[in-house]
Amino acid sequence: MKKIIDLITETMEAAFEKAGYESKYARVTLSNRPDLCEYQCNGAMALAKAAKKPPMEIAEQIADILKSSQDESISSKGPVFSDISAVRPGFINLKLSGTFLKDYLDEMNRSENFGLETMEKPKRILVDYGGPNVAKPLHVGHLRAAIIGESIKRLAKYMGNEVIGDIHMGDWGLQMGLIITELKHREPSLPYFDESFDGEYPKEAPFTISELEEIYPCASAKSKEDETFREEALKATFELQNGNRGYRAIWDHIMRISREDLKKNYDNLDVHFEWWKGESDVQKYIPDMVQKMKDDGYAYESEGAIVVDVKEDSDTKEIPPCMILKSDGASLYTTTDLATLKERRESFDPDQVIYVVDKRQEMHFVQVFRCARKTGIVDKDIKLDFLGFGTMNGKDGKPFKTREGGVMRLENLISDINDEMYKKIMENHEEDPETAVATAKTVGLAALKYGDLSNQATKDYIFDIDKFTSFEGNTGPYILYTMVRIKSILSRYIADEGIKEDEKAVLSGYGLNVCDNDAEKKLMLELSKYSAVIEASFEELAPHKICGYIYDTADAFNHFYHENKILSEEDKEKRSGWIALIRLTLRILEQCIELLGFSAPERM
RNA sequence: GUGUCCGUAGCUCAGCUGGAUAGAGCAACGGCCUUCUAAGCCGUGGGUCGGGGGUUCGAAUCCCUUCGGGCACACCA
Repeated sequence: MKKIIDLITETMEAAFEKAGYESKYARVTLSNRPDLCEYQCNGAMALAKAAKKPPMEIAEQIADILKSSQDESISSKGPVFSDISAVRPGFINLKLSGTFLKDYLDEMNRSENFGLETMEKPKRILVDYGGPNVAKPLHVGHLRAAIIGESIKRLAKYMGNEVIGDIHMGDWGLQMGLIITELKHREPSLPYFDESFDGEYPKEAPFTISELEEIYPCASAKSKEDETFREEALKATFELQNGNRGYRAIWDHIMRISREDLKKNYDNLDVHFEWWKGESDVQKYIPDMVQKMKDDGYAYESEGAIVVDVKEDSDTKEIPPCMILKSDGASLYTTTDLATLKERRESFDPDQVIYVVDKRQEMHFVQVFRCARKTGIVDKDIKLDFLGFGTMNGKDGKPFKTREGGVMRLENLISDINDEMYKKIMENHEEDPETAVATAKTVGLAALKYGDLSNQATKDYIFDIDKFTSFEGNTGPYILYTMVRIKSILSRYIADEGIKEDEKAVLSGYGLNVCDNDAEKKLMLELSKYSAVIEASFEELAPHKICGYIYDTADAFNHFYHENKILSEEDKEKRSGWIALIRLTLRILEQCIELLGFSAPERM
């Protein structure tokens, strides 16, 4: 199903061609003066010079053609516009006819995905949006990647692509050596440290997740002060990577426990990964990969390290070479990311990889992408996207911290929000505590995600718990409240009408009304933009556009709701048309928030 | 220093492939609940779109310049 703006543009193009002008001038846009019109075309002004005619003359000419061609087509499909006017200095202002809009929305209502045209050629897309380190708790820094990445992934899938989300854990390297070393100091008698031990290691880990989370920072701090400790940790890392049996067993414990904990935390955010891979999975690719880079003449030695040049002529600044191996011969994160690309190409062969990562890492990814293309790790036609997101700041504009100034753990943040939500629900009206807890969780997640996603991903933003959990204004709770209202009307209607059979089938048989008031039309116009919004937010990797759209839609609905008494409407036909309208509104809002990664409760 | 992003109402943000009077929300003030959830709706006040120059019939939007801020600049990830 075509986008409504395209249908309008086609009509306009036909008019321009009929008048003998190039159709490229016929671009139609949403009106920026809703008081005057709904859509507008500014082409007459752009064309004036080339056509050597006053813009107003052109606009009038086009308007006349549009009007007369509408009259001709009235018998078949009905007019597209209810109002076409040329306005000084050369705007062509358009209003859509009620029947055109009704027909369009009826078709949306019947169509799968509301008539959204999914990808003609579905792509294989991999979204990399996790990046947690094992043995370290998730903190607020992981929040944006999770929220934005999950939304991008859902959007990409919804557009018809084959999509995989990869958590890409930081599960290799010095941090592991640090933990092992610290553990060895604390409990040297464990069998893992007994080189002569050749039996089976215990199934139970010698630590819990919270102990693990305490061990790591402790070890990390030690390594900064104590050189011998650091040496020891480096050695342990090396041994782990080279197959020390006991260390490997500890690593397995760490991984199992961490993964379990991570999964629990991500589940709470309704964030789910198809792949739970990590840096450790790609280590085996590194030696051959580096060798090949050397053999192919891309990698060379510089200041003791192995590097690949990634400068390009068009650069406006110096791009340092991409380091593949450190001067001590060890790999580093660039190496791992390159190897990961190699692994992904072999196992999934993606057409596009989207990295949802802190924007401070942009330079690193520029280097990785260039190096991967140059050395043939990925094909030229694969699309590598870096979606860098900004920092989540506190009210003071500085990176978000706890009151004590420490790093805020994700689970604490979530429970703070849920508590706040619960409090507000109980303040508002009586509710049994159990239901209120469940509702608070649903609404809290919406508050958190909407608060994040309604900001442009690439910008820093202020995380304000009071603002996000507020029920007023452009917030998640406001959106949900609107949806709950619609649900409430629909269920009352079903009860009042005594609809017993498959209510969904009955309601979806209703057609919309030809709008007869401004509030109704405004809502219909909003709904009709659906496909364009979804498409744009996918193409631009911009979920905040969906937020803007659902806010406008919720606003239009609430306005409509106050202007029209739906259930007490006496005209049965009109009433069912309105039911169809609000049901479509609800379904669209539901789909949108699903794409954003949250859902609505039944009541709130 | 080089590069990059940003600077829009008191606050938080949209708008940026150029268009007509720059929009929301919060905060402030004033209205609307015997009728579908008032967590709502309606209204009022509030702006040199950081400054300056340029391109254009037309600039918050494009270009240059300047001021202010964030961030990044090979052996941490």
